[in-house]
Amino acid sequence: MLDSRLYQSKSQSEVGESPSTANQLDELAKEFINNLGRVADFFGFNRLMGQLYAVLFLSPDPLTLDDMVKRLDSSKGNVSINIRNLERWGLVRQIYKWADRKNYYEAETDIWKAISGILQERERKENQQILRSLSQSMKKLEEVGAAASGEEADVANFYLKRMEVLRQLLQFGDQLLEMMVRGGAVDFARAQQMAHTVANADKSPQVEATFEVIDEEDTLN
Amino acid sequence: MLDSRLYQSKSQSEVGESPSTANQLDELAKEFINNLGRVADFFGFNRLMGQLYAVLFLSPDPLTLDDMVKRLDSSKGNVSINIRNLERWGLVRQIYKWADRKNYYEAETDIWKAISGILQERERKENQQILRSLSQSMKKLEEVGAAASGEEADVANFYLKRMEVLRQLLQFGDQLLEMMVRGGAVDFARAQQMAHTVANADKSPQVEATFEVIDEEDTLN
DNA sequence: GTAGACGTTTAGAATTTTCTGAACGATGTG
DNA sequence: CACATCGTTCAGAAAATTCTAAACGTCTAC
Repeated sequence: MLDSRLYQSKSQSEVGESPSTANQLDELAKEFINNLGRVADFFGFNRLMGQLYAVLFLSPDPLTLDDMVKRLDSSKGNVSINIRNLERWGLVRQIYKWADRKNYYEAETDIWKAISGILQERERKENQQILRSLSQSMKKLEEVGAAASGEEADVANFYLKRMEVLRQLLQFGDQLLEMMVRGGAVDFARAQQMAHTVANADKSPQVEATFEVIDEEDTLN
Repeated sequence: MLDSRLYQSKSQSEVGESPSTANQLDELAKEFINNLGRVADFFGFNRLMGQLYAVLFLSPDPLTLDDMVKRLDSSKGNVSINIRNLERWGLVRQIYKWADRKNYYEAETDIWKAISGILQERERKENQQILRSLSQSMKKLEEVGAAASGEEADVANFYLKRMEVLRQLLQFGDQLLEMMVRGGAVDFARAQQMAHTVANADKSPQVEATFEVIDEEDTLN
């Protein structure tokens, strides 16, 4: 089994020295760690979460809080909070060792599992929430449109038409996410085509178009 | 054609008054606007961008900067900057009117087009950039691993194995994005399965598994 | 009991992001 | 020319996020 020592650069103090293998390895690890930091940022987590995940991902065995504090030169409090967030998202898990009060952490390396969790818990939830709100608004708009007359009825109908475009998109998004989680298949050609049709519904007569998702059964493996 | 007047709530000052139709319409519009603000936030833009898009999306005809400033109760400078960002992402376009110095803006209502642009320009670029960096790191790791011996070679190989998992995922992500833009189809069952295989490569002997994307031709309509 | 190791919490510091308001340049009008 | 309108820019204000350092609680060992 590999040594659990963290491959940190041995402070490149001496100038002009050709880089040792250990230093090279550490440089590569650092680059990786920073990249995941950026990814995390990009996806609305924060830099440190990404970096922590990366450190664990590159470690052959579980690490303690202090290991990570040392490696990332952050504060204990900060690491504590962020590692707990990672746990919450199923990206990291805790390991208990016998007769050792320290907590050890390791990365979930089945990345698809990790991502599915996030898709399901975060993206999908967000999507559905807005979808619900939108559908509800549309229902009210229908009522208002029916009750009102003249200009206000026109406005209600216009709002309705526009919102319908978005509703269908969100619905498609929801199905897409479900397929990703469930392992289904999706054909984007349809979505594309339908989206276009819907978008131009203003101009041409109303079309009953919906985004569609290929059902699991119908799919070429 | 609909009146271009903005349906703002007429300050609900009088108490106990049953809500006018105009007020109801405005409430619904506001809710919609705020929802898109949240969506924008969620996707790493900012609240105002989403709100501006929403305002234009619900307007039957193009609006000026000042219209939007009024509607969103923001500052001119802020709206100016954010509307330009929206333009940059192809979510909004400018309309010129004859003998009118004002700039008018309208939303791109072909949402799929808009999203494709974002996927292509932002998500995909980000993904590819990291993919490149990762591949490069892995190449170096191979060299280092070959040159080094003993423990350090082991570390290099371990890093390599772990990074490979991520590389394949990113590659799959890139293909997924391409399919979304091009209108292809994707089967997530494979991705799922392969991801799992790759993730467990640590334990079982190395498997040459890759994420795969269904080719356009092979797809059910 | 005391002392030390460990993780969590939190007030407020530091940093980053977003926003405002005023100044400015450009354009048009009389 | 003076004056008004319109959009942009930018210095600094405001707000939100992230981070640190210290205090604290719990557990273990002696």
